[in-house]
Amino acid sequence: MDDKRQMTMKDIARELGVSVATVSRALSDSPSISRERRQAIQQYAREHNYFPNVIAEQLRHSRRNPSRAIGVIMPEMVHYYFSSILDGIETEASTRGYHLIVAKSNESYAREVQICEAMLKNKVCGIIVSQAKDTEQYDHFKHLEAAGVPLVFYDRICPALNASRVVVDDYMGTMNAVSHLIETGCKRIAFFGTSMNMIIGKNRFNGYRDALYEHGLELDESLVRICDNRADAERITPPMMRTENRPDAFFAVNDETAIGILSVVKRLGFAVPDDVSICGFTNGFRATVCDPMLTTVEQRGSQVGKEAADILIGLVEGTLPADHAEKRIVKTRLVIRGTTRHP
Amino acid sequence: MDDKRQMTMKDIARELGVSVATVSRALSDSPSISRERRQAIQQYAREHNYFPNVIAEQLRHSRRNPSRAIGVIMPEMVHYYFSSILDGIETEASTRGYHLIVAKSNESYAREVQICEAMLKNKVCGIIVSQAKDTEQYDHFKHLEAAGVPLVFYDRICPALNASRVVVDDYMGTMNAVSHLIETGCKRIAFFGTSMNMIIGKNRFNGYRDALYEHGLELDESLVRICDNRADAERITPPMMRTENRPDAFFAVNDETAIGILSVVKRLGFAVPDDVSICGFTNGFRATVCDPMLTTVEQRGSQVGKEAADILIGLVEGTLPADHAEKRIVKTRLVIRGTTRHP
DNA sequence: TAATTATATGCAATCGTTTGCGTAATCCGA
DNA sequence: TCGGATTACGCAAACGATTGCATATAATTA
Repeated sequence: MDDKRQMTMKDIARELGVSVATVSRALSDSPSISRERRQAIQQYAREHNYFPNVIAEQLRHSRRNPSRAIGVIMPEMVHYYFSSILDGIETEASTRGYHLIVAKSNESYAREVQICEAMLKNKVCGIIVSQAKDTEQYDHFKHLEAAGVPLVFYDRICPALNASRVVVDDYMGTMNAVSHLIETGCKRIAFFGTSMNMIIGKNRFNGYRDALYEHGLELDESLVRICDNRADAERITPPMMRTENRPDAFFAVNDETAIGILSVVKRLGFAVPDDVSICGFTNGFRATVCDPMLTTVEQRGSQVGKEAADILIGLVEGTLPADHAEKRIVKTRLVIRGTTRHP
Repeated sequence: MDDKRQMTMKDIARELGVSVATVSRALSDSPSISRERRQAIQQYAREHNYFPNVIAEQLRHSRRNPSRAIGVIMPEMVHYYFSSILDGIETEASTRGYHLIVAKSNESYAREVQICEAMLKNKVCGIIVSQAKDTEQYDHFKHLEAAGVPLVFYDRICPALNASRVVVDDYMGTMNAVSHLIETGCKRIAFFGTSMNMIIGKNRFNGYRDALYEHGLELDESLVRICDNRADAERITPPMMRTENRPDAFFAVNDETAIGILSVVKRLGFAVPDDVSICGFTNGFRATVCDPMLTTVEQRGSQVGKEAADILIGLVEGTLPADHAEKRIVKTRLVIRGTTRHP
């Protein structure tokens, strides 16, 4: 059993009767140290399994080299899309020799600010972040940029900052999905989206609108609702289904909402997809659990994560110019299952 | 816009014409510095938003003080139970002033070893870990312990190490669930579990067996199967349902498997729960998505995470004796929904 | 007024590495 | 045998903070 204290270069130096500088050079294979000494030192180090103290290394290099820690801020953790993204970030970061410091904001602005400070103190080399819902001031992000810490946004983008970002192709994703509904015979397609002042909400709505236009259908405002969770969906849907001119399809902004619609529509006695078609957005766990299984737009969270990490590392390593905001769009994919008719 | 280089005590000292030592003492509110100087220095620091370099602080204190970084190793990330646990760890750690370095092993032994080394190098103060499936050697864990890095296991426990751990009460959870099935009229209850050489598998099986005994039912070996995923469940279930003496209930080791059973049983034309009752284990997202909703044992991942973090921090801070292995069991809770009859 | 004590500050070592520079020792050719 | 190049190493100053100890000044006491 080793002693608790880690072995240092000083120990090696003392033991082998050389200076610390020599040990340092020998371990980094400097040719200015004679072959025999170098090997002796390396062997000794190996046998006593010495390894360098990163803290000291970092301190020495703090002027030039950034650390290899990437900060990741998520609004919540128990969430299919976010954990996919984290997975993607981890994959990309670890293969490129970086590690992750992960924190969740709980959708709280105050906590988000705290986290940013803590990460700055802990010398992360950059931060990948999705904003908390109630964040409306951006000084904490600006401070980070001023301190030279690159920022990459995903999912929820900071509108006030021209920062690097990666988002999914909400517009095309929705357009394809709605086109699919139309092409399988649906005429009155309801749209359950988020508030239009979120970029994501607007893009999806535009995709919906344009798909209708392209197919020569009119947009009926009464079919467009703000609704992005199951409870609301279960409340809003029944009255719509009881109207004279009921929808024959629903496009929902996420799988959860789609599931809500599905469950309530079935309860009302409609057949899915024969009476009503339903399409979601995410393609998470839920999509294959409901009955029938959900047709949905795959959001490819892990790809989003990978791209975000790739951008950040590029920024850190200088492959990407620090002043340029890299913006990437991850393509979505329509996964057709049982809640829509087949073409 | 600030310069990129962070301000240091030296800068403050130069600017105010005092020594670095004085700045250090003033900022830590030492009474040995005169009130005026102290305030002047503090004000200057505040105005130029100086903050200490943790790297340097850590180096200075490395002998006595551990870092405040907790390493977390997960076999995978996109998984309800694991992300709940991560959520719990984050919550507990962040409120107690620690941050998380998260890595995933991808169920690979080699990667797990790498991660342990990297975390040791990065001076985490301790590690919370669930073993990869193919880990059968434990030297990397032993090295960590030898180096004085406390370890806390969750979910998948290292059998060869007498380390601290937190697990859910698989035995009672299963026992209660099976009792519920019996008390709602089921007589022939199938058990879909994992391999018996995993502790978790054995405990759940024992709970099943003892629930049967306590209610005077016999254990029928033909109803006990090894099956812990949806695909297998969909393959194994139909033949069972076609036998003369078909089961009238299923207990599955996780929700995913239960969903597989549910979907196939419905397809075969049985009514759930009237013909067949089904109970799962996890209570993840899936449980409320299927139709009918799944009766299941809630695993309380976030509680597991909190307990794990609590133990680790106790170990690090010395509240818990370093040589003692703290073992905690998180109670489960039966959530009765639509796949079983009501009592 | 001289001696004593408090008060406020600086010096310098330390944490573990890295690295520019200086310098013995060795080697080479003439 | 001597001057110059080469080789192989050590010294010491960083990196940014902390802290035991010494000390200069000021305040107190006899």
